[in-house]
Amino acid sequence: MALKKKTTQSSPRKPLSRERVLKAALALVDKDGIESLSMRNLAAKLSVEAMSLYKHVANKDAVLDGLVELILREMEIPPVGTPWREAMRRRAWSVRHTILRHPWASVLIESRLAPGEARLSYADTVLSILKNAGFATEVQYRAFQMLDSYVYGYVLQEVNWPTKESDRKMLVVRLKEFLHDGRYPNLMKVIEQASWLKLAPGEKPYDADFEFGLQLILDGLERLLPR
Amino acid sequence: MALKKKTTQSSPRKPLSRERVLKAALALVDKDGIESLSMRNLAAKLSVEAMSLYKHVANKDAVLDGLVELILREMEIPPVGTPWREAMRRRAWSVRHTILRHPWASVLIESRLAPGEARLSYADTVLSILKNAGFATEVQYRAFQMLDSYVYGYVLQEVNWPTKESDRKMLVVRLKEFLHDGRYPNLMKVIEQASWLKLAPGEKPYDADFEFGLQLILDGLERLLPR
DNA sequence: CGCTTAAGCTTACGGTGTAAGCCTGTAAAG
DNA sequence: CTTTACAGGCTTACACCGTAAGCTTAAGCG
Repeated sequence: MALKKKTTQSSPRKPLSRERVLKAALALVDKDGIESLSMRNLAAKLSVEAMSLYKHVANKDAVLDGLVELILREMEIPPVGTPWREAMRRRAWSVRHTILRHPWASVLIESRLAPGEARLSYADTVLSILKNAGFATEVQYRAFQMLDSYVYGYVLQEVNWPTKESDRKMLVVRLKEFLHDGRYPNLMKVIEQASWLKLAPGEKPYDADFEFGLQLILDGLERLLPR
Repeated sequence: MALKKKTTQSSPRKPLSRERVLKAALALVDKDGIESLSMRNLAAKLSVEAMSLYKHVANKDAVLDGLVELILREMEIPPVGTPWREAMRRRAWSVRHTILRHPWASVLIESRLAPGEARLSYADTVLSILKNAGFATEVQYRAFQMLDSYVYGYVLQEVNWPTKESDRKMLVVRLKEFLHDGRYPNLMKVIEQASWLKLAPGEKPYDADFEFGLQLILDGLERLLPR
């Protein structure tokens, strides 16, 4: 019965580790939001005292760095052979989906530069795909940067938008009565026609708007290809 | 001598006010960074106790909202008659410069939706300019959103990049020795040729890269104009 | 003058990150 | 087998945070 010797069997007590700490942090933050991540809370989740965490993690900032690293690893890096347009598109959607799965991560990721292995390796892969596609060296860098800017910028806003259809309709109603006297008529008209108010069946709210900008950028990049 | 009556003349003691609190907060944050903004710190800056602030401001979150509002007001809104390309470009650069002037603001602005009068009025103006330019209604919304995504996304990264030339060179050196064994060759090559390493006299570091993406987007939008 | 009331102050509470040091079970060394 | 070292947990403590509750003072007004 006893795996090794005694283990007192009262409680399994798996030993702590950086890995386990970060996993628990991720679970905690996904469930209760980033503002509920405190060293004491996190420790409690692991049935341990706060200061014990410091044996496996330098400080809270290191926990945040670890979280970012976990999230970055969730993002798909298309294999090197992939045609550049498809590769860029898949990457963009993967970033977006990953962040929407962990909305708290949006601010975190960009606020700490922390290159980190994941980011470097990602950058190198993307650049190699662009190079193979025939882009000039300085265009590779800029295309990479530009796509990331757009994607992160878009998603950063998106995480604050209403996800439930009822909330979306309510927002329009409230805006309408706020602007009852015809202030901001352009804004009003545009909102009424916003694509996220009339979704095709099965369509998710802000997908189309995201894709629009993405394709516009990819089109623009394609024109920069020699010939 | 006495302006009104007594004033005890020992200390002028201008009365507190929401306005004064926010101005002081802005000054504090610009000087010592966002992490040094605490109610006690802020109060001290005004020669006052922390709890006194709450007579003019609901709570710390309201202070942050106020800061965002101040920053948004610093951004230029081109007048309605402006040709659309110039208007969009000026707006983009104004956003970028404003945020670079207050780097702490980048995270703050996007993290709190808080439409706020400034944002609404800005949106309406931009949309009207796009409408007058002849863009279809649903394109107006998307063009607006896309530009903002790109600009905020770009600047959000930029605030973390090295500003001093020496730091920039050092970064390349450190990266080089980190990748000594030829890992990530594409990354290495691209970095060596990055535009911010060979600046024309008077040129600021990341201007060209920003403009590149901006023009690419504007070009793409222009193609969407009927005819 | 006296009253009302707003503006500033004091105190206090429950939270935070983390420095310093203790305690104990396990594993290596003799 | 015994002794020792130490890793991995715990306890205590400190300085700071946002802010609730209530007190004090000063200004404005009849």
